[in-house]
Amino acid sequence: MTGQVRTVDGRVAGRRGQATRQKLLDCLSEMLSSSPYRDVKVIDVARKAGTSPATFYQYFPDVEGAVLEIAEEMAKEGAGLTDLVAGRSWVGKSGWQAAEELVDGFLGFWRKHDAILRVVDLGAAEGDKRFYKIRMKILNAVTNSLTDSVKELQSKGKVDKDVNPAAVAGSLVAMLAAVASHQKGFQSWGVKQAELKPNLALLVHLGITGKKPTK
Amino acid sequence: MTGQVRTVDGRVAGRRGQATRQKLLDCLSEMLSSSPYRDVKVIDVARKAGTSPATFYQYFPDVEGAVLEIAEEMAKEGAGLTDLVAGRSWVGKSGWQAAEELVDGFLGFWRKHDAILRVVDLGAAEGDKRFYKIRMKILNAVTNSLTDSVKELQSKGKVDKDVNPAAVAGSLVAMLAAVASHQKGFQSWGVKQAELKPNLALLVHLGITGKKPTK
DNA sequence: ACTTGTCCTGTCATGCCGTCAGCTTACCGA
DNA sequence: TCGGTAAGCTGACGGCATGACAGGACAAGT
Repeated sequence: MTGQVRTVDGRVAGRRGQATRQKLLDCLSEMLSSSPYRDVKVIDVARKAGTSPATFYQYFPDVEGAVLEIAEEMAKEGAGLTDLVAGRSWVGKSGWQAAEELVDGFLGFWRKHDAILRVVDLGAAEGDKRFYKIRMKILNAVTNSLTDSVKELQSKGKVDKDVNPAAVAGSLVAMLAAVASHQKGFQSWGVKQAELKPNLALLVHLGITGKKPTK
Repeated sequence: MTGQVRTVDGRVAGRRGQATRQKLLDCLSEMLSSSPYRDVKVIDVARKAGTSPATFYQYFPDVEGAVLEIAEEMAKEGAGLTDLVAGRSWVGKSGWQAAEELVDGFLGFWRKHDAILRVVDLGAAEGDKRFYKIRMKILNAVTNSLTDSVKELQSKGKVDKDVNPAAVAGSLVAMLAAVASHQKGFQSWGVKQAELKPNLALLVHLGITGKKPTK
């Protein structure tokens, strides 16, 4: 790995360069939160950062390229999500606790990065491998751990043999991601934030263990 | 409801006008399937339809406006999804069958309209109420029916009192939608299409009834 | 053929894109 | 202190998409 930050035309970026680069990324992040992805223009980002469009193009090939940078950064943070699942027990009361903390941590993360995540989601759904890989990186952190948990329960005979651990884990994680993306949507069904979490935890617990939790 | 198709400037569209309008919508649909939403330009759609950009603007305010038309059309078809759930029994073998058919029907629908649905999803996630309403219209068809099913089971004492039917139903539907959007993603976890469906059905059945299915 | 209303397009001003040459700034060795 | 060199930034420009308009082409009825 180089670790060297480079401009589009190959120069290495110094202290000042990295600062403006970061400022552009920050402004882009803000714009993604406040306006539709389709309407985010290079000129707006540049203006917001107090610089010129030409400067933007010195550091990024286009808006998409810059978005990928932000997403990459977030993916690193997302690796920490593993801790929500790794090495947890899914039996008895600690199982319920594990489910609750997973839901809580996951929703929190998604909420914090919702603007960039919905763009990543779109890119992945459109088949762009770069976005797709980033999405995987984040979800794998949780999915792989969950898959292992199911496999373990399966080897002990506590979960049916015909369950595909990866399919179940992946589906549950997809559910968490989807619900997090559309949290507002549940309000129109009369479901409040606070009510949502325990019900999600219930579904996760049911999916992993096949049994109702003991609270 | 008017039912009258109108141009942007208020004229009523005749036979020929409606034809070109529809052609524009079809071409836009195709473009959405083949290129990123962000890169779909009016001029490309017009070119593909063998007409001029000015014609496009006669029928739609912008790309987004046209997308909404397509989405609205799809939402009508989506109302038929209700049949996948309404009036089904969730006990015994028929419960498993209900789960399987729901998964199958839902994934099929999502797959058929994946291009437009991911744009709707994006718009909804970005907080655009128009997209949001369309998404609701489709999901409500299933969610409401599922909610009723859970309520019924609850009233018979077969499901715990502290379960929120709407939250569970909404979460399960969100899961189905998310998995459908990222079906390719599961392949990288070594999960094949055919394996995915029964596992999803299992999760749905578990979520609705709280019990493992009897196949 | 004439009229009427629908339908389409050429054209234009405006604004964003993406690139380049050239200017300014910071760093560094002599 | 003084160039020299590379980093950093921007004005300006051709190219393209946008969105509006007026006017021409077309179909249908008289």
